[in-house]
Amino acid sequence: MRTILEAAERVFAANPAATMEQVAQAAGVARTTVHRRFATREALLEELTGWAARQFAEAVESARADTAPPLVALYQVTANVLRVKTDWWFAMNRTADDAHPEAARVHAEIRDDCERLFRRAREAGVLRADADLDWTRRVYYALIHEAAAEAASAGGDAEALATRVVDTLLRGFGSPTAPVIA
Amino acid sequence: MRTILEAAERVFAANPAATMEQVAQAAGVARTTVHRRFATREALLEELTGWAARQFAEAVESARADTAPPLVALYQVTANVLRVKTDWWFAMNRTADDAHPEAARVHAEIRDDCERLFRRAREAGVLRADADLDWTRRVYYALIHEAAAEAASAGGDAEALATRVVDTLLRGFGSPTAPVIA
DNA sequence: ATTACTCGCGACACACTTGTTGCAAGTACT
DNA sequence: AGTACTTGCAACAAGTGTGTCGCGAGTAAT
Repeated sequence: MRTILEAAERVFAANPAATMEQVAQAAGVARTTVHRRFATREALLEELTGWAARQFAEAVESARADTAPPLVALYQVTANVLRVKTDWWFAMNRTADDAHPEAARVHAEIRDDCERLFRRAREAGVLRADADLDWTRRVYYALIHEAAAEAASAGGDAEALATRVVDTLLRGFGSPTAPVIA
Repeated sequence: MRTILEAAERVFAANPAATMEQVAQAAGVARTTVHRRFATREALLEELTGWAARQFAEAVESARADTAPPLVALYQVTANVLRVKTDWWFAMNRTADDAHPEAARVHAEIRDDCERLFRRAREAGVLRADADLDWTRRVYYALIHEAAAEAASAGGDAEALATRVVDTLLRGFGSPTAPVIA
């Protein structure tokens, strides 16, 4: 059952339109066995997103984002999430297309955590005072997404990638000597 | 025919697994009429990606990325691409899953253009000397992706979004007063 | 050995999508 | 009016994925 979920993750990551047959084959079981655990394909998908959401929540929670200094928390959260996201790439990218109340709730809570963290970071002077926190969060998500993609293909440990993500988020790529906006 | 492509774009953007029936309905024609223009579903997808690739190439080309000053070129390219990408969201995100040689070639050329532009920017001091150009490019793509998503949902003109993308790419969100990496 | 449980396998019905064809109606052009 | 072209419509065949069922084999516990 855990085996099936992991197989489903692998298969769907490679091809979101994969069939139950392919999932079963990847799990090393018969298709009917998959149906024994998950009545419908939809149920399998739901269980997958629920599982990933729980892993996601745990990754964020264990980073103590609310108590640690903002910069430390940011780094910890990033590293933890990257570790989970490289293994549950497909399931964790299923946020928009949900009729899954639990996963939606979890994602919303994490979103709030993220916003709180950014607010603290701004007050601590880590983020600029004029930073648009919503745009900041979306860029942060996108950076994690990109870093996880690299980890999934080229490898690389979560710590190093997290460092790069945080560094990019805070400094960007521009030279500090050359002012920018026209 | 143009009508069908535009309808397909809209429908597939909402649901990549949409059927020919749904596309036809969105285009206001019968399903058989769609098949008259595009023999198979695959042919429709190919035409869509080819069309988007051409729009993409034109958007980049018209920005004169090779001759204008790096910062100006970066801004121009960003704005132009954003304009196209808000209208051809689905088709332009079909880069990986290609057996489409023309589109793959176009995307590869644009990738080279982007790399050249970044190289010039680095030599001009716009980008830091130690910037990893590949990671820079991927972040840049991700920022455009995110900005286009916002434009598609919340609106907002391409110029303002381009400014924000370039600003984020170069400066990030961190305060210049607080040094960052532990 | 008997019982209970799980799994693989083959089979089936069902629904859906795709792609094709023939025919009738409509429109534009001469 | 006549011709050429396009479209909608209905119907069809074929393939594919889904979900269900029953049977037989294998395994573990009593």
